[in-house]
Amino acid sequence: MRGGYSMIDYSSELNESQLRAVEFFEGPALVIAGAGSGKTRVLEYRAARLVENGADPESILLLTFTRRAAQEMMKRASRILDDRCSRVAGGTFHSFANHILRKYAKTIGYDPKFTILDREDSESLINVLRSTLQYDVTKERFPKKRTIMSVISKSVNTGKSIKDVMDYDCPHFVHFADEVGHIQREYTAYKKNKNMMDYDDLLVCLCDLLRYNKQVRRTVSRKYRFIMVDEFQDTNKLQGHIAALLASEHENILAVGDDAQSIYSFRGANFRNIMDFPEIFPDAEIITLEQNYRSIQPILDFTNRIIENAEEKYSKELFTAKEGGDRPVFVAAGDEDAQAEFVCRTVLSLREDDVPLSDIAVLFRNSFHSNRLEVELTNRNIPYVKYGGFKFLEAAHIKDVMCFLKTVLNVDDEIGWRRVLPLIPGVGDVTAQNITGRVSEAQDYKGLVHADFRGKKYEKDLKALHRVYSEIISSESPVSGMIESFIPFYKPLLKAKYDNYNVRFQDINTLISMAGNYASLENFLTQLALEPPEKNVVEQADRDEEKLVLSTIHSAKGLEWNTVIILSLLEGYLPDKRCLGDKDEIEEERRLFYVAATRAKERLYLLRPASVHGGFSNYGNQGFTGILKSSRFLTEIEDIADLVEYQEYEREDAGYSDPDEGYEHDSNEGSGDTMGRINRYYD
DNA sequence: CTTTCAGACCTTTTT
DNA sequence: GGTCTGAAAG
Repeated sequence: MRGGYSMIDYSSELNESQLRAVEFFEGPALVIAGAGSGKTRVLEYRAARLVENGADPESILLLTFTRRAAQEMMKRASRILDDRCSRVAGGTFHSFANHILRKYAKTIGYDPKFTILDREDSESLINVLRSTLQYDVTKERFPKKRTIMSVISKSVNTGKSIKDVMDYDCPHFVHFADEVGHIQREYTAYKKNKNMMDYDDLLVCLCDLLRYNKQVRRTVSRKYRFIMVDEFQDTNKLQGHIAALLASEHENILAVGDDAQSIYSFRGANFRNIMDFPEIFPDAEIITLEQNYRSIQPILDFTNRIIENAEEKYSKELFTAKEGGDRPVFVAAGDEDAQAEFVCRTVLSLREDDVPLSDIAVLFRNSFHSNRLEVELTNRNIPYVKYGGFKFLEAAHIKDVMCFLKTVLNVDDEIGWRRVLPLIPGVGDVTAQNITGRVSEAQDYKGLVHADFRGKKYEKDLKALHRVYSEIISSESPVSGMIESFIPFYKPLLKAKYDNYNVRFQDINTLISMAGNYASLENFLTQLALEPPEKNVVEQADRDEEKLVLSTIHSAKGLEWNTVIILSLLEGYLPDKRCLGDKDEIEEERRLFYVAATRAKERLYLLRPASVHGGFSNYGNQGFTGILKSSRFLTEIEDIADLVEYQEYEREDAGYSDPDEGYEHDSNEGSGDTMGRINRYYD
């Protein structure tokens, strides 16, 4: 296929390198795209261009990091060309795997109705196996379910052995490598037996399917004639394999990524994957995008400097045509409350200057870092949405309902039963296991009212629960109806367990309304597992109102705002305290900071509270005030004093007896001592 | 034998 | 807020 006559003047919309990528139709290509260099633009225009050239939209596959990203891009591609672009196949590796595997499940020994385990499901299964194998009664402390799960997952995603992963991630447990391996084998067998897949299985099974089944590989590869992979630096080995297999028939694959923005190694991603691309595809065309269209020069000067200090050197130095503008502002705030207050004031004053709230983002390393700010925002009635951190589905009460639904879908869902049954007073782990056994034996809900349980104090509750299932089966209710049938049983238990049961009950209503869109329970559960909704986004129904964005840096990936405010630039916060001991992890933290700072178009605020309460904890052990150093990512920049403007901020209504006290050091004239201040401030 | 409850300790980041 | 442990209560 060659570029023919076009209705759209691509050359005026794109720069030379971008155009080269967009018009690269045949063969493998790797686009190394710096932050803000318009890589999504390239993908959008390329999709449009391919369709315009006569490619069937459904033969174009766009693999992205989140589903939202794929949808956004297709929407914009449709705007560039026309509606045909909305038919482009797109989604995450996981959702694509789900799609293909439902079709070919049988060829790999699965039933097409397999269920998907989310992380918590997987962990509780691990826990069940851990106690079945009696590893929970070892003399020595045995790794917890979370640790076991992450070791197994990392081993699967990176192709390393359990022992090697443990050697690196948790050397203090490495002598349990055999036991963990044993758990993994049991875990794998169990899932296969019960027709379940966890997130990793989706990738593994797809990879195996394509690798070992020539027929399927051909069919699939021929269907998707043009493959584009976004955020290639955050793919892992397994995903790299899948991409290569998908392209095996035609090699029309275009991968886009930035080695300087790799921030997902904790889930097995390796930015060196991007370097391996030319090895898999020796003839790959390499295109580099270095012109930044997002940020003003002073911001770019600063962000270039962050990444310059990386151990591994990167191939790009970004430049922009956006001259002028203010330098990033470093703000030394008295404490976290002052920091929060500064954010509120800044946000409000920006809004006075016509910067909409939704064009301002507050970014932070860990979800809980914004806790204080959230209180302050609520007090001042500043609306916000928060991305990252806890998901809606992770709330205990939502999990309860979800597990109930799993048992409705499948009488034999042990994980579901193990959560639903102990809700009943007097039923603990052991009794739950017995009841589950009876249900499994009968392959019917009547196992709940087995003779064994006659006369027990929980008999009545089991009967009530049994009636709930009977009602659902006889009425063929939609998903929302199933949840409604569960409520009379569940509500009293919820009420007994939590003081704030009212708030929690609201969530269940939200879940009911979400379920309203699904006719099939199976689809509902699959969708929620593949695309878990954000907690706060779900809670706030009034979505039209303009809102300030709060986000973890990880969730801010790929996005941009007029103004970006980065919280708590402290050693222990960013870099996170868990990463301090490891060189590679520090490097990843640096890239994280780079990603955060490069989100800003016009204004960048770098906040640094002098003291923090409660150390690093988010679990309420307040009362202790800690002093931490400024983040090394700031202090290591030698000419930082030239790159940023220095400000101090003390809380205004903190009740100082001397109103001037907070401004004792105040001098905003940007003296040569700025660097010293950033370095030494309160430490 | 099972459940429950108090207290210690802790989870980054996400499909 | 959750998870895990040990020990008291049922």
